[in-house]
Amino acid sequence: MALQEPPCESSTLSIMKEMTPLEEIRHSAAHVLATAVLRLYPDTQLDIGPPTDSGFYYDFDSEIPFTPEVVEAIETEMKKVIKENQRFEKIEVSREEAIGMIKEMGQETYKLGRLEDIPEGEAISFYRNGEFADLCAGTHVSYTKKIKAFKLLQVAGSYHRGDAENKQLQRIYGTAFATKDELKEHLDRLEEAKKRDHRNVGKDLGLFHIDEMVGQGLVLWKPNGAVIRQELESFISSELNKQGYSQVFTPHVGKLELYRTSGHFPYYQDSQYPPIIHRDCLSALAEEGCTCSELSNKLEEGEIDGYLLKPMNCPMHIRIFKSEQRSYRDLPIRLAEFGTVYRWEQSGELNGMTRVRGFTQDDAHLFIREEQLQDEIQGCLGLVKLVFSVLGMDDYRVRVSLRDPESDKYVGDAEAWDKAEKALKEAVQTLGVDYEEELGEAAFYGPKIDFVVKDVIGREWQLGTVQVDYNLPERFDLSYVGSDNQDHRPVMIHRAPFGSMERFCGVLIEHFAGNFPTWLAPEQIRILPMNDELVENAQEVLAQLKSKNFRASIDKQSGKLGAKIRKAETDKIPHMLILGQREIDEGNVSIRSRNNPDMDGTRPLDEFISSIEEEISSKTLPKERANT
RNA sequence: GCCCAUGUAGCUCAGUCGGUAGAGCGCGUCCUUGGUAAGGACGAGGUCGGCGGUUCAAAUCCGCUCGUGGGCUCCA
Repeated sequence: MALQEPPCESSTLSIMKEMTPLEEIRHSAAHVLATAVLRLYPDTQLDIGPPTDSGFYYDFDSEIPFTPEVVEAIETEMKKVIKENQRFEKIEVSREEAIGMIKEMGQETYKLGRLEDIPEGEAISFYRNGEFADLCAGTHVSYTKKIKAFKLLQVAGSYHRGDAENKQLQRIYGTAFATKDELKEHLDRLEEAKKRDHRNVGKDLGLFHIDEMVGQGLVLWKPNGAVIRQELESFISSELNKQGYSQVFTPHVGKLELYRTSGHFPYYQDSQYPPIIHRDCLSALAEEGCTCSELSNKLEEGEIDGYLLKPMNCPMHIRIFKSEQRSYRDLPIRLAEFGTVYRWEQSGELNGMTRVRGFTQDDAHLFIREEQLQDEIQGCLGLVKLVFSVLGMDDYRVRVSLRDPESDKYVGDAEAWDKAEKALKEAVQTLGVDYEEELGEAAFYGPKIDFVVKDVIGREWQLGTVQVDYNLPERFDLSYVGSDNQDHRPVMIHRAPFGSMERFCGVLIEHFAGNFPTWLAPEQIRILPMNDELVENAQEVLAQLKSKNFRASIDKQSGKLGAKIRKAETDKIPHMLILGQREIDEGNVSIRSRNNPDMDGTRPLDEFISSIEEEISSKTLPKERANT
């Protein structure tokens, strides 16, 4: 279910895009929803109810919990309202009249605030249908009967004005379409999408497991998933070698002092695993009767030290840079690491492999001279683009994440920010893709370019990222010796083409629905002997495949060929080799290929081997997506 | 963290009004030896997420707790 942000923040916004016919249906359905809720529960306070990308919702403040039974009753009432064929009627009013109407309806709690959002001088209107009227800029269908196909989908909590400090309301989500067929198609599509959900596919194909006893959001990569990850890592590593990166390794923990210097502690304390403090220190504090908050203070002040599970790799790479004197001739220095980091994400935010508490970034930090900035950003962007094109992921969005000028969460001076933002904007323009600038999406230390993709249910996830940072070099007092024999401050680029291996693989599983290209497939070839006597011949074939480093196996089950084929299909094996007496007599193998149906047929093993070698080395994408 | 939903065999799920559990797939053994998506028989597997309560009796009702799903908030 693509429960997205609405195209407009509020139904009361007066500056409103013209609604499409479908949006009108959905917006009207939201009003009918409110009509029905007020009929059943007249004490309910209404907030807002806009259309969204895939439906509509309305936020209610009600003492009654909207359980499934209640929602069903509401849906039934909505059908009645639609059947009554009420006319939608626009009423333009003055501000005073609007206040009067809101009070008359007893909807002061939220609607008066929403009214205040409408700037002075803008038109104020209500839309009336039957006994119900709602502050609303429109637009709507003419009669409720025009809402021919709708369905309430779920109830969710939501904060008034999206602020967790405010009261939590009950949001009812629904969707509506012009026809019943379209609605059914939409619901079928949602059902279909579940099948390629990485959590299901990951289980079916034995890719990963998240174990309750290990901990929330901590991914166990199973053998098959590990193969995919390893292939991706070696793919990116070989690209990094070409581009002059150096591989480093750093530990999973580091002293708190390191993160005090970087600014991550205590600023991000809430999203870190708690610090590790030496037991002697802890027992001494316990004897002193130190309270929890005192301990927390001492940690913040640096009166006691401890270790932190690494929440990010940058400070460690920075210390590597700083461990030697650097000359301008050495720059850029590009330090790369598959660095595992740990973050205490809120439990409600965890999600399969896409939002976890321990993850491995394909991280690198570039230490550069300012004049190298443009070239280096371009290089990083090129790498991200390469990753997407090799994997056939063309459905992504590029976001230039800038600081919110109103907010104070950012560090560093405005001048540096301007330079960094300018460099990124310049670079993205040469990328040759559409992009959007978004205020307030920047990291606290610098702006970034993010590559964002959607999962099967329409949620967006940030994958690749390129970030420019003038701030951490400052905090760690980094320098290099310039040609003028003076010290200069380097600029840093943080970048991760995959983002994290966990999230990337999660999204990739859904992208391919488990039908991986042969170079990534955990098992590339399966040999299916016709009967038990031929297993020995199959072993010979297997030995040849293994000698070529293919990942292959033999299906030794004594079942019918059809069953073995079915198993290989559901296991999503790219290539099957069927081995019967006929093939052995002729010195051939019979090929049945999921990834390349052109290869189907009978031919000598050598021929098969060379075409697979070619397929793997060129990272060919599956030609046809199988339906199972 | 918050709201709603949910947790039964390795997996997907059924289990009525409270009377201590079922199916399919998978797994094991045996039979079957086959030609491009499921051959057959038998069998093993569950103190129904955990703890507590109500009751003669709890998978079922209540409370707490842990996990999961969808939203919201958050995401260096």
